[in-house]
Amino acid sequence: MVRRAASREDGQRPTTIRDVAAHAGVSVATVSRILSGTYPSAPATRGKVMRAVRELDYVANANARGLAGASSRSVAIIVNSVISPHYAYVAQGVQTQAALEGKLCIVGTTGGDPEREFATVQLMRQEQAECVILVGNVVNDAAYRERMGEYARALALAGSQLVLCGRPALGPGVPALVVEYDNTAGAYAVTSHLLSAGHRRILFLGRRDGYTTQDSRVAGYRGALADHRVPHDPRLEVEGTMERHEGYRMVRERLDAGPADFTAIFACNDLIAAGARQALRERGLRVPDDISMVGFDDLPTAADIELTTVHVPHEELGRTAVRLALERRQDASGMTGHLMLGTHIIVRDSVRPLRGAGDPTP
Amino acid sequence: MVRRAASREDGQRPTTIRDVAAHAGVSVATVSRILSGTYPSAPATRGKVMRAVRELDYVANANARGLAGASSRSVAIIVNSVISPHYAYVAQGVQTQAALEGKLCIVGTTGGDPEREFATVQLMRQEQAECVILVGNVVNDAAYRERMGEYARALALAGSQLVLCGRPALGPGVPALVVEYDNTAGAYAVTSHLLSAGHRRILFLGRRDGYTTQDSRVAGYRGALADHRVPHDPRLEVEGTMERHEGYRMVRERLDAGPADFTAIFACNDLIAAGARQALRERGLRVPDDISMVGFDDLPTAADIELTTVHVPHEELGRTAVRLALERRQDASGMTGHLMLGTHIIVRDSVRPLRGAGDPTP
DNA sequence: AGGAGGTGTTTAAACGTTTACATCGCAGAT
DNA sequence: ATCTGCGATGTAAACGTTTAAACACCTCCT
Repeated sequence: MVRRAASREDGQRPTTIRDVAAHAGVSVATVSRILSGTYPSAPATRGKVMRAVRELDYVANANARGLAGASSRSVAIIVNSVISPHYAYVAQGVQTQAALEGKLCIVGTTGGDPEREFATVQLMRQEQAECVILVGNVVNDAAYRERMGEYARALALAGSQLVLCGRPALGPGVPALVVEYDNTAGAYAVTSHLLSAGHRRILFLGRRDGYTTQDSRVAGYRGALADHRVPHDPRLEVEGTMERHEGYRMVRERLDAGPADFTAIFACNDLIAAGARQALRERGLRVPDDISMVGFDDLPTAADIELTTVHVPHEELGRTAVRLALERRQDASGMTGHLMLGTHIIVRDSVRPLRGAGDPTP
Repeated sequence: MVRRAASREDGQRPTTIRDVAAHAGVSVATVSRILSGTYPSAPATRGKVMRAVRELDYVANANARGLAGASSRSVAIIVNSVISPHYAYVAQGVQTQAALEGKLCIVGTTGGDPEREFATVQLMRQEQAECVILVGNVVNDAAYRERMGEYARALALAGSQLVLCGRPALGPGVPALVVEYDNTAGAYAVTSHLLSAGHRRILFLGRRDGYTTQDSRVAGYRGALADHRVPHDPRLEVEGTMERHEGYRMVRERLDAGPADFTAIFACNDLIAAGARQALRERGLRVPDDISMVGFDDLPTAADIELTTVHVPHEELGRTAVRLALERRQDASGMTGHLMLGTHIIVRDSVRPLRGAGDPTP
């Protein structure tokens, strides 16, 4: 009691379960049991305890609770950035489902840096998170998979569960859940949409080799071209990241280099599309009158600019990740699993048939 | 040791500081000291311990650490929703600054429901958060202030700190920090901008009495009208929440009721503006050719639709909230304080002088 | 030679819960 | 009247850290 007396002389200390017990005239065990609810108790005692709790304004100490082995812990989500709408939606889904299951949600951001991602996963392991949800685009080479695989095992050992959300699996035998959506199919669909309108020279904005999301989308783009027997011109694939200003830059640089050598644009996501559209307008080009355009993600911005795009079930992705992780932990049936959610095209007003096109959908 | 043996038979248990100590041949105290870094130690011992940590892949248990009284804890942020861009930006700021200070960030959402907000604050108190940041729009009546004031006191007692971010103070004597931005001045500026262009009938979209943000903005709007000697017509103030679809609804209903009786629109935020713009377009009205429009918040959507708006330092708001809270806690100088950040108008292409207007800025 | 003053390390007492096990009444069966 | 069984409560041992206080050792001074 030495330390307590010393450290408490300055002011009041927060009420503990002991204070409640004393105030209610019962033992701490009884208070604990009544508060956790999962135990029979006499109504009279229950009333006394509840009154004491109210009168003392007691709230339990989550640290102590966690330490002593109470099950309910927290759900961790790790994203590149919170302001990118796609991540925001997934985070919203995670947070909603977590709240529903009575857990709270802790968030980490990486800025897209794998090193920070690793560090954040460690942090979440410290924090005893019940599951760790890793969201989105990342460079996914062998070294990364190997290392993240080890982290997954370490988490499993600590009773936690790694979930990959919107990115491919790490490899066989790695104890991680995967909740994906179909990037390639979406990109295929929306590229076909352009091709059916007669477009042949379609600029792809936002290629970035090695990054999972962008690789899958460029694959869908190429697949559609191939199936429509349109020769693949690598010069039409412009490299860039998935931000608005990159879309602006890519189109700007392209138009600075010479007149438009394309009739349509496939933007790797809607943000790029928005930026690209602005650059086009500054050069007097209108969407869809002069240039057709499609995007990906179906963010609110797409509605603003009347953009035909691919709908992604962002929020469902997040909710499913949490739900799956928690139910897997309950029955402890193997800790791997793979779920692929569907995507579908949303047609708005950003594509016009190419004048004099010969091939309006066979 | 009974429980341990029983509960551990199924598999390996996570490594504890004791394992590390044993493996390195020192005591747990030494390991703890070396890991926390804030203590002298012999390089040889340090090496042994670090090697043991690496070999065993040890990470400390945050619950135990928190219980035992280590200082570094977490920062809590409570917002209406994560997908609303304004909140997302503030959250990003909070998360950034928290990471910078070596703390992690736990997020709660309320969906705008005061009851859920209270519950979430309690949750954060349980979690021993170092500070609790409450963000944004809320109905701020006497009952609310009274109750939240008590929560603030409870937090203070537990060594935590309540921060109100982007909303007004609770009252004198309540131990809470306030970090605001100037809603009224911003609304005044942007309304004046419309008035200077000759507009007299300005539709205000998104009035909602009792809600802090909306009240301040409508006050700025009215103030500007008064100063320009334009009679105030309550029929021009349309009620609604601050979402995109509400902007759409409000304009839609207005135009359904009869021809436009306004020449300009002040949307309470950019999301409303985006929705309103869409409704206008569906009725063949163009911004700015037919109707002038201004918004508030300077979200990315505003750039897309070329909207003149008020810039709000969202991220700085979040960063400042964290910074202030943590430094206040250090020197423990009174736990109240008030900071007002500035806003400024961003002129884009959504306002045209009114034809035949007599008053093009004196 | 006998401290004094540093280092570096260990010992052990907290921190605030949960929960296995022990205990205590008390009703109903024998 | 005694035993059985059960429901309600109490006792005390964890949980994995931090940290004050004690301790051991070494060097330097007088």
